Amino acid sequence: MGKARNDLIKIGELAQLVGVQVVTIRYYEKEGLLDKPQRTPNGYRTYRRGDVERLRFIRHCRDHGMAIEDIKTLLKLREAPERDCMEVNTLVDEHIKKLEEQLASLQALKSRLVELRGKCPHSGAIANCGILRGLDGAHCRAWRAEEGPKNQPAP
Amino acid sequence: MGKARNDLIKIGELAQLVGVQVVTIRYYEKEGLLDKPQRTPNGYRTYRRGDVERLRFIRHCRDHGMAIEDIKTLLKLREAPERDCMEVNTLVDEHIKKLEEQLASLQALKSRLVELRGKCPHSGAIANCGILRGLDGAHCRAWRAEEGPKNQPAP
DNA sequence: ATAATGCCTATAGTTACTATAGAGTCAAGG
DNA sequence: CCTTGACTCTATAGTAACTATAGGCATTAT
Repeated sequence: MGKARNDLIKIGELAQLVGVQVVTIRYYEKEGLLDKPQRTPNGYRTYRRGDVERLRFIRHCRDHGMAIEDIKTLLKLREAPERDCMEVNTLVDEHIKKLEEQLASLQALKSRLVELRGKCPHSGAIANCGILRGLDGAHCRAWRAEEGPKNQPAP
Repeated sequence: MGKARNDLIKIGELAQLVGVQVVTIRYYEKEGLLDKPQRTPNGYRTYRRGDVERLRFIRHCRDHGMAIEDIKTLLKLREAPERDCMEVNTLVDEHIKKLEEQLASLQALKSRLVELRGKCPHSGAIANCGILRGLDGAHCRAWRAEEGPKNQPAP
């Protein structure tokens, strides 16, 4: 048989196992999602099984679009197995609601933009471009700025 | 009649007219979306009609989720009325495609999360929580990290 | 006269990373 | 033994589109 596999792995191996970048692991550590790991005498971080699973959990949450702060909460809850899981439910419900709002907003955006795009189906001079005229606001009825500035992050 | 209204307005009035915050206007100026305006002797910015429309155009674009850089392009195109509007079409088409991708991704996220949520419909101990177990990855078949780290911004 | 606005600049914070610079550690090859 | 390359470390800055804060004039209202 080959040499017995040591349970301690370095950051690069952990990264590979879970499929994240090395820097991302250090970032999660700094943010308090991962505990400070033990170090080898030369200062290298060493991880073990539990860390792999914890990181995997974090990644799954991120893959579902959860914010770091929410994941922190989930991690804490996970460590209190005796508590009621209502809080988990609530957090997930809230996240689903957020996703639904984003979806609705994006859908509206897209519809409006597709409509606008229809105003300029063929080539022609910019001076006559229905899209730009639409964006000028002259043709925007339901999209007046008076609704107030709700600034969204860029796509 | 009342006193003749001066066409020059200050930044606060412009902000109010278009429905953005004052700081946002200064930000757009710094980013080159708005030209540097004239100043009163005391250093206050002064704007006029054209600025109101330009800012309105910018806000409409942002309301449609366009990135500042894209808006810059549109503004430049707008100032060349003799050119062909193909570029406008292309830009808008690309933006629509981006929106569609986002929509698809969010929709997938939501479905998965709703499914997960279904695993824990009632209260109970966290130790038995189907959601947390689902996020552990044991129950995640199609969501393995091996797909590679495609890091998305937070919601 | 003074207080409340409004305006100015400059800087830092937000989110979840990514990129860069500069340097130490380790295994293998020449 | 030395070098090359891969890996690790820290610290800092950059990303997008703002928001928030601090500190300081100018104007307006009381």
